[in-house]
Amino acid sequence: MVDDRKLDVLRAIVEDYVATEEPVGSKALVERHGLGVSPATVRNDMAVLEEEGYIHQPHTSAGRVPTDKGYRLFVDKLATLKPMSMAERRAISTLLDGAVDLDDVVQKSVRLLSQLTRQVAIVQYPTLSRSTVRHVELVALTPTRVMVILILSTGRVEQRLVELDAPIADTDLAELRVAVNQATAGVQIAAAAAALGALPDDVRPEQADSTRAVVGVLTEAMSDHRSDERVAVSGTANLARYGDFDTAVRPLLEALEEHVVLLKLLGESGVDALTVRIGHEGPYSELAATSVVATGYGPQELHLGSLGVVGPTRMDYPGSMAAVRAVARYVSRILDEGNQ
Amino acid sequence: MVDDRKLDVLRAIVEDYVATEEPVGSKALVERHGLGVSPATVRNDMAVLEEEGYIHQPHTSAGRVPTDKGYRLFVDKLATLKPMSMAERRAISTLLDGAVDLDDVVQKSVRLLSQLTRQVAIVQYPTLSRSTVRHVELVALTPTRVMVILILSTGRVEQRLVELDAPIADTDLAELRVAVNQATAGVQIAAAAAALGALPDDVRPEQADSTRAVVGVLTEAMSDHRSDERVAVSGTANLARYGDFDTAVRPLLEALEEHVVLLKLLGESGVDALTVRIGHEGPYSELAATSVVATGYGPQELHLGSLGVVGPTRMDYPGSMAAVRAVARYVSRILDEGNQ
DNA sequence: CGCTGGCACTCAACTGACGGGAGTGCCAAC
DNA sequence: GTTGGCACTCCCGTCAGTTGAGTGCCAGCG
Repeated sequence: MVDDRKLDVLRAIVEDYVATEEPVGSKALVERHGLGVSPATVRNDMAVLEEEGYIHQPHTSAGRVPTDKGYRLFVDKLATLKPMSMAERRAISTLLDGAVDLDDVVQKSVRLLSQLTRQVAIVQYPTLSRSTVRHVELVALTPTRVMVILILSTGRVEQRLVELDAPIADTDLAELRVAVNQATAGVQIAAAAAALGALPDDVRPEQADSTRAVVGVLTEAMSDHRSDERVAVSGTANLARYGDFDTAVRPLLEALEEHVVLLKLLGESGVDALTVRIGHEGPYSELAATSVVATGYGPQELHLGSLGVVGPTRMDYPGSMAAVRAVARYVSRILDEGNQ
Repeated sequence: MVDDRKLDVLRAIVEDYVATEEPVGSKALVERHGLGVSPATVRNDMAVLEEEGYIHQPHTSAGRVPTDKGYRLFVDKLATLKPMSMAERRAISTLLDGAVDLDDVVQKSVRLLSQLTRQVAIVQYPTLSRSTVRHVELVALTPTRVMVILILSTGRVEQRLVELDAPIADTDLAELRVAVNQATAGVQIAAAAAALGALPDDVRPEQADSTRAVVGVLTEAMSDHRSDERVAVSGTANLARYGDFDTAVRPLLEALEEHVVLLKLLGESGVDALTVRIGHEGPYSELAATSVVATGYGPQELHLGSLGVVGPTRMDYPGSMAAVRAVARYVSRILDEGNQ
């Protein structure tokens, strides 16, 4: 049976262990937290908590360490988000308001998040798939080389170069530009790609070839999910603070190289809610010693991507959760503004 | 006096130490390399090499370790570049030929370089300043919001949003587009920014305001050296292979977060030549245990940026040098092709 | 019935002693 | 100039002894 005081004890254990990185014993516990009971009582409670699987003893006559299950209970029941300080809020908003384009927003947020949490931060670039086409621009660099520029509602800009078999007149290009934009402007990207498919049949026959070329590149760019897989990472150096290099740091460093892995870590967080994945709860057994705090972001209810932090299971959950949520909100707001 | 055989001994010491990560003794040396002399002779040579400062003994009765000065001599006099294998060459060219845009080229090269060298690789994005303007495009998203797109010869695309005080007609915008492109197309970016300055005075008075707004944003984008500071990093996980965490790995991890620091590391390599900076030769005392192998890249003689690898002084110099040079050549070629 | 102080017990971590081994420097001989 | 021999140095792993933090259990108390 786990009553209120035992929960208090668990909370104290988690907090102390996160702070000291060392197994925590009954005596130190009552000293550092005003629990109002004797060490012996705490020991009894700890015995129960251990039996229930919330804490664990590295060896007899050592202090206790929270298990994944213990962290889980801590996060679910005990953690109240640390409110962000006024200074932090201001830092977030001034930094992000100064961002000039999408890349800049992403870079700055990931950096910010890593500094706020002193963890490794990950921000996924907004996915193409959920965004709409704002504009398509065609620029003739030479008569047979056209640069196709695709501007999306999220602020993302994709450009591709098209080589034409035959030169194209400026007026024809203008016509094509109008046609393409009519077909796609404001349309969700998947639908836009579909709409473009019919285009070559609708133009004058002598234009069909060039249209086909442009449309081909454009649909390719639209359905290119390569950019969906892009993430920004920052704060790797924070890993240096952690002790057990082989169990905690090395596997994480390796995972950070694999952006696909990162996306899976972030992505499984489902949609928009702030989620915490602790140790073995995640999809990779090598990362059994690392936790993920992540959330989706995007204007209103639209989920454009995810961001979060990863670190050893022994991390400051309340602080990380608050920072992740705060940054996600600001990023969402910025993306929304750019979209008006 | 340092004769040929002593140089051989030094080479052998460097190679063995790089391979084994342990101080190397006279006996092991003659066994692993066919030096044709006895350990005792090698010991005499080592005593001289130590006196001259090329190698160093961690403590009496330990093997020898190369000093920075020793590595320097090794690189200058002894290292012949390991030729890339056919498979490696093919891997480089197929990977980089598949790149779709500038971002992609940079990302792929940095990844490639880290895999080839098993080190941390760094690639600087091509600087704006040396490139010329290929095209400027103005797109009216709404009558008072114009997206300005700046396309540079390197393939870089910058976009900015301009809010106008008054609506602008499509015909006026077209006129402005022509004027801007006439002033800047093919011109080096610094000169282009200057040329734009005069533009507001040359247009019809009622257009001056909107022109000023567009030109302002454009010159800002051109003189924005923020993007000059962008670098891509890959292969951090390779650091995990190295032993001495505190001296070698941690400072480097921290430096990797500071892109400015990285640029300085790469950048001081001067212009185009393949340069090797060993330990204390670099600008940062905290990075006394790390070396940099870097080179410039860019089509023909034009220096657009630098790329290279960083790692502990105990690294495979010949291999790294060869890989860095090979990747730089391929990147240069790709950039050149895109530019025709 | 739950809390508490006391007490014996356990076990990692530190300490110091010790021997093995790799490596050196020096010297006499070739 | 090179080599084999030899005494010497010093790191490193091992082992026993000690310390101390922390536990589990139990009897007593409110």
